[in-house]
Amino acid sequence: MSIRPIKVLLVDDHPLVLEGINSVLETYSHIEIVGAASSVKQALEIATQTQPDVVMMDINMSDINGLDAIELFKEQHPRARLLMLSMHDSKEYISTSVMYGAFGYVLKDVSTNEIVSAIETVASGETYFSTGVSDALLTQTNKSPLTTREQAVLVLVAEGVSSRIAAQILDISIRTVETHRKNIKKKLNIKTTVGLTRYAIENGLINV
Amino acid sequence: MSIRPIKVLLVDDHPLVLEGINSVLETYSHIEIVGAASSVKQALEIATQTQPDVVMMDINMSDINGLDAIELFKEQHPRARLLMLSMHDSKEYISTSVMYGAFGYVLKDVSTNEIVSAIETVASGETYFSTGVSDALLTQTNKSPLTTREQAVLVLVAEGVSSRIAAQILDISIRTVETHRKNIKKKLNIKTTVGLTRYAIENGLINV
DNA sequence: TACAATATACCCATAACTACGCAGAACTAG
DNA sequence: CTAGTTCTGCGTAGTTATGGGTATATTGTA
Repeated sequence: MSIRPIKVLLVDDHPLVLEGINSVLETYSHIEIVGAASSVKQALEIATQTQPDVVMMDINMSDINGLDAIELFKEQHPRARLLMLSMHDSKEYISTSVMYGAFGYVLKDVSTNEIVSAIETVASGETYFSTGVSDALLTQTNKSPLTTREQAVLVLVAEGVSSRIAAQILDISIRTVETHRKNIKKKLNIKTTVGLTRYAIENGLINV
Repeated sequence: MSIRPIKVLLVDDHPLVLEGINSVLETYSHIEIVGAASSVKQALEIATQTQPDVVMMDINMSDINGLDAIELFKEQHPRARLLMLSMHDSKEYISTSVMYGAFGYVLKDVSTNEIVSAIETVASGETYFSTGVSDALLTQTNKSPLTTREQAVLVLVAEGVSSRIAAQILDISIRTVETHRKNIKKKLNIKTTVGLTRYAIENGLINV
């Protein structure tokens, strides 16, 4: 714990969640909330002014998607540690977000105290993952994740695009799209298109 | 505004949201939070003990789905006014939930002050819908909602069950299931099965 | 360079879904 | 009881998806 308080920037488009985090954190003197943003763009601006140590951000922001948001922060504010907040236990998304440079991943249904631990840990330079998340990561590591192309196909499928149209969009043969679909299902052990859709939603690959 | 404070029971499985609402409401002396539950079952128990005037509940609870939860409350606590909280602007769900007996519908991204107005309005016996919701209702009123049977089919479809299996489950002909699917799509103006799945998830008909 | 992984593409048979339309039975409200 | 809605069921034809393989560029990297 350093002499000066940990400067935290909150980013979430749900005022009630912001209010909740605020309310939890304001009782701690070693944590200072330097700002609250309801969009990624706004968050980037506030970060420029306030130079936060930790940015606590919802992965489901409406203006910019989670992974892109991480990238933007890494570019523009490399010193800020990113702590991602999520509604879901987004298995695959977690490892991806770590690769993108997130320092931690917390589920929104964690106990309020855990938020404090997460912020302290991330501020100290270590990584933090809430309980459910660690399990997800562990069970995930030995399973091969989807390739970039497969993810692209999955997103289209989950958006309701038929294989034929997806092929047009990606400018590949419909056969290829079908092969990808086949491989994705095999990897994820999912049998139906509906299952793919739900998987994509759960893992934040598309916005509901 | 009555002499005694409005007794409010909060139901949400996200501690941060509970904390947020709590934090907003605790500054108002005419509103008293008599309990906070993280599941519908727990909420029903607390309601028995505390007899709340208003129950403010997330439509996406993990133990019991939104519509069933409304029904349970209407049965067991008919005097409590239900104010539903939702992440999404769930078009049809809104009118359905009203039919089921909800007194109001508020989006989670509303300003914190609006929560107070909503509670006051609902407590007085009137209905309350936040801005985005009213629009959705207006554009919806002339469209017929899904029938009970259609909803049943939709749920099965969205769970990834094939028409053939759904027919077995409902003990009807596969033709009938197909007809229902056809009519559902027509009513909702949705073209693909994936669209139906997403619709069901958005509207809390199934749990992700 | 050579191996592994990835992305690409095709074939075939079967299963499932889609889109039209039509219509009787059962239930509900006035 | 009548009218309207809902639930039920069928036909036909066409489209799409599934689950088996197989196979060839390309790419990354050890």
